Amino acid sequence: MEYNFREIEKKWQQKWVEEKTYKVAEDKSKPKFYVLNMFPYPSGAGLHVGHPLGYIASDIYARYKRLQGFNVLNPMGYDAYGLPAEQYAIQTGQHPEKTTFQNIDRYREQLDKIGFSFDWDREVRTCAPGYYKWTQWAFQKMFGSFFSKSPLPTSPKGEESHPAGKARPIEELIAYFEQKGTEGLDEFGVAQTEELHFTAEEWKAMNEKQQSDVLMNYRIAFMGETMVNWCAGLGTVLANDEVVDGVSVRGGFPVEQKKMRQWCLRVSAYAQRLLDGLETIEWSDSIKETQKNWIGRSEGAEIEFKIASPSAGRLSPSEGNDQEGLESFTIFTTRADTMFGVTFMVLAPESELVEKVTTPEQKAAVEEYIKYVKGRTERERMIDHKVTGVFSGSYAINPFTGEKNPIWISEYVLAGYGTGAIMAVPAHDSRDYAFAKHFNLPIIPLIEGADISEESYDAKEGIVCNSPRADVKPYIDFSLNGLTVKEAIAATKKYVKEAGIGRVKVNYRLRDAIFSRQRYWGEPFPVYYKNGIPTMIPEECLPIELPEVDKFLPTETGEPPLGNATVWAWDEVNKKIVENTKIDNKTVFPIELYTMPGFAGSSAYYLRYMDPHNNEALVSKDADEYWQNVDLYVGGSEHATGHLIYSRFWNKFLFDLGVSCKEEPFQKLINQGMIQGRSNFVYRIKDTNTFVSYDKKDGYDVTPIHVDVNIVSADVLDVEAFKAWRPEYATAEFILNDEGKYICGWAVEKMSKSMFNVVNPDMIVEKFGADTLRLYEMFLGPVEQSKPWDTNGIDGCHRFLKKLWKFMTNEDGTINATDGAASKEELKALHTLIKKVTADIEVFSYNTSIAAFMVCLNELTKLKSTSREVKEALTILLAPFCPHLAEELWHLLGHTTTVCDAPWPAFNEDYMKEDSVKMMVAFNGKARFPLEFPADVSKEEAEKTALADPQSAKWMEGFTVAKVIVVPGKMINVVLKK
RNA sequence: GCGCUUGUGGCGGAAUUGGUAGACGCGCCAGACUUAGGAUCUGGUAUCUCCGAUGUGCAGGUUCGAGUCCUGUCAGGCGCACCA
Repeated sequence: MEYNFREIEKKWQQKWVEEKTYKVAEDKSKPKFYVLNMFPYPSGAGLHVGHPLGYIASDIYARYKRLQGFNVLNPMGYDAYGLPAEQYAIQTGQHPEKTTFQNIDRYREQLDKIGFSFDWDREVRTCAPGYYKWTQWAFQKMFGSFFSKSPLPTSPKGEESHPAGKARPIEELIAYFEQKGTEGLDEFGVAQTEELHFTAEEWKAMNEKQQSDVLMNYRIAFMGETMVNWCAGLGTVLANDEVVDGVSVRGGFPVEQKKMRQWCLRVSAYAQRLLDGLETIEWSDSIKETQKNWIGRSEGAEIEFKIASPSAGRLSPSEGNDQEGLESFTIFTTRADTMFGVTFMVLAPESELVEKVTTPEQKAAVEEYIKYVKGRTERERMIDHKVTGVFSGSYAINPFTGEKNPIWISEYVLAGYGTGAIMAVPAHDSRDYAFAKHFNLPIIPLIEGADISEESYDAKEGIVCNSPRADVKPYIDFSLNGLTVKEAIAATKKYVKEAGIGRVKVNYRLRDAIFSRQRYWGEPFPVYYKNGIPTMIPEECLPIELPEVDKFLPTETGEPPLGNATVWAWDEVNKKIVENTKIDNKTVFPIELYTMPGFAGSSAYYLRYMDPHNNEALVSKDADEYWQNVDLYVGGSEHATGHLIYSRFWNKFLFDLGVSCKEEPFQKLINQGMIQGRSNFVYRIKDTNTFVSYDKKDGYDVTPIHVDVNIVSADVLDVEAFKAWRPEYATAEFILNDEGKYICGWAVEKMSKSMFNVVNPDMIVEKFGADTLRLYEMFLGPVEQSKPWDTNGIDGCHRFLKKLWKFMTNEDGTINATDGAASKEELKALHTLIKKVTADIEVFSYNTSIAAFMVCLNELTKLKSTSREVKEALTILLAPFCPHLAEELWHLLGHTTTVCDAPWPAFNEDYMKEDSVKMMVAFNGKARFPLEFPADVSKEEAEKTALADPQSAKWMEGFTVAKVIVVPGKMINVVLKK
């Protein structure tokens, strides 16, 4: 009987559903294993063959772990909020929920055909109120928290402290303000937007609104006025990673900088913990490196520079340090060692210092420059790094040399990093160098032997000189000359700190995340505005459900789409949502119109899978303690600086709250590669409707045209199908090659509808079966590598399964197995496979596992093996890869239980032992011939036999033996010399 | 510019601690069975001047022996990018 994959797969997929084969529950008698895929956004296009790649890889691992006796959690769900559904709603008026649910159904249908071991009882959808209740809840908790390095005096005694700081209830900070204002707050390392100063009395004198504003400076979820990426085309704010080259990733609309009121998350407070955590998790170096870059920690110093009065020349020490009335400003540098090489200062154009330092004479020039900078879009600034700037008219005093350095204003200094002001050392910074050359400012080299005639010497290597310079009378009693750069940095930091002119400082590039969007299809904020003060809706009233609107566009007055909702006001007394008409700003107030961004719902979904139906908590203590965190997370590397940062942050916050027992959510991460499309082309001869085969096209003037890959097989075009494909090709004529075939050209491109290269998994499943698809996707190459989809090789995998079926069964479809003992050869072939597959699955080397299956099957077929023992083991080994076929074989072998719970075969070394062993005999490292020895031959014996062999004599002619190296089981190397 | 990563047949890709480079599959060639083959089976398939030599992007080095280790260099992919 033929291998009837359609029947087999249908039968077992039904059985799995009926018997809930993949349902899991906490089971303390078994070790747990948590496998997770990044959940998909259900787009209208459905799944293509690239999507299941990661799912198959993780499913194999999940099934393998289950066979090894683990209690495996392998859930799936949908990241259901998103822009495409909303865009579609705007165009068609269809509610995004409707299209989203349709897409989900389609995804589910496609997923079910591939035979995954997902526990669908645990499915989550980010747009379900029961789910986003906990997204809202977490936001409220962040609103009610601040972050500090160490506990405040007002924190509960004996509180466990985190070395890099943690979130604490905002009430502790309020209590501190009541006692001391902001005095001494510094030493606890409280994360804040800007440094505020007020006394306890001033705090108490503030009204409610003022206090609310102050607290926003510290809350982890806070409201701030920030420069945002405003995309008018989408009517919303975008995150930095949603903008590329000044246009939106989705839609390609221009994006501009705009100051807006926004909800933000203080992700930056967790920068150090996000960095430290990377050391504890098993992620690829490249992803870790990307995150390190993104967090961008740099150690340096903040140093204070006084602003000189215009008349002052080089100042004496007493003048420099004591002049009254002189203002100062602070710069940030990682090169404290270059203090003696500063020749000018630069402020960011946006810096509030600009106004203070601009002299009346320079006012016009500065204003003009600021105007110019404002006119430049982010995009222009990104693409060309023009050297521009203007002199402010003022000077700053170098606290080391006492020299006056002109203060310039230039767009190459960023307001958002460090202090928005720098000291310029043109000799050792390429940007300062370019600026100095352009404006003809002095350049002082500080490193021995550094050639700075053409470019700056940026490396932090070498011996320091000119610090101070020999021709200048020292201003302070301090020299760096003769030290290495590293020593000089340390020495300068020490001096700066002791002299009280600055401090050691660590800066991070990581910015706070903007957490609000002006869209409809997202989680609403559980916030209302009580006389302008953002106020949380009581926790027991969550979730605040997304209201109905009649239009998904912003309102005519430019408010977000929720402005169209008519039932969207909070009744504080009755604790419920009521009609907008009832707003009186006494007991009924307007609710926030913004919604949350895409990453809100995807930041803690892994916790929800542990306990998806719990209405009392995000996750119960029991479930969290049992499942802990994700052992294996599989998904694309494109989320390196988005989801994978946000969810780590989110989890760390929940850890601080005691909700999650693990600080890192994803212990091991595998990034599956992208499956690219393999497009096919036909070649139309210019101005005709004649198409010429790829191998005949030279000599014609042709235009390549994308052709649907589904009517091409092994690069041969189905000519009839092509004529039927498009009306304009109905009359097409062809110049075929010598074999009478039309050969198409091909190229590797992104898999997309517009290139007609989308290959749908359903079609592959229909033609070859899910087991073949699973096998083939894994056989294509390493999971982590990107590769083009090429259907051409799939026959090989399908053939293997057909051969396997033939090997396992008789003509009538019954199992071909006998109970007698297996032969030595059979057991050897089997145990070679067990060893290989077990080792390979552990390291996700599925392609080599599959190769081993093919070799083993060949071997067993040659041996005409009928041993039941061997066939049972083979079936179990196959189960992670081809679950349907394995179930069928397991059933035919007479089992009534599922193969999923069979024990993974144990490897037995004894079967691998050989009677004899072949070793290569080599001369001077060149292998020449094999010699056979008893398996337990000693080194000495092997050496003696090899040298005595007649063939050796031939190679040793004219040489003497210098030494003999015996690698047991492999090689005997005879080292010769003349 | 900085960081990460990858270079092996016609193609996708194998190769524990350095130990017969090219497993396995595709493709191709030959043969068998067939009315037929996009079915099945068997054998072959790195290159060359083919008893022999050369071969893992290139140039060196360490070693009895290097795809693997070291130094330099070139090319592709990805990420960050005026971050002081």
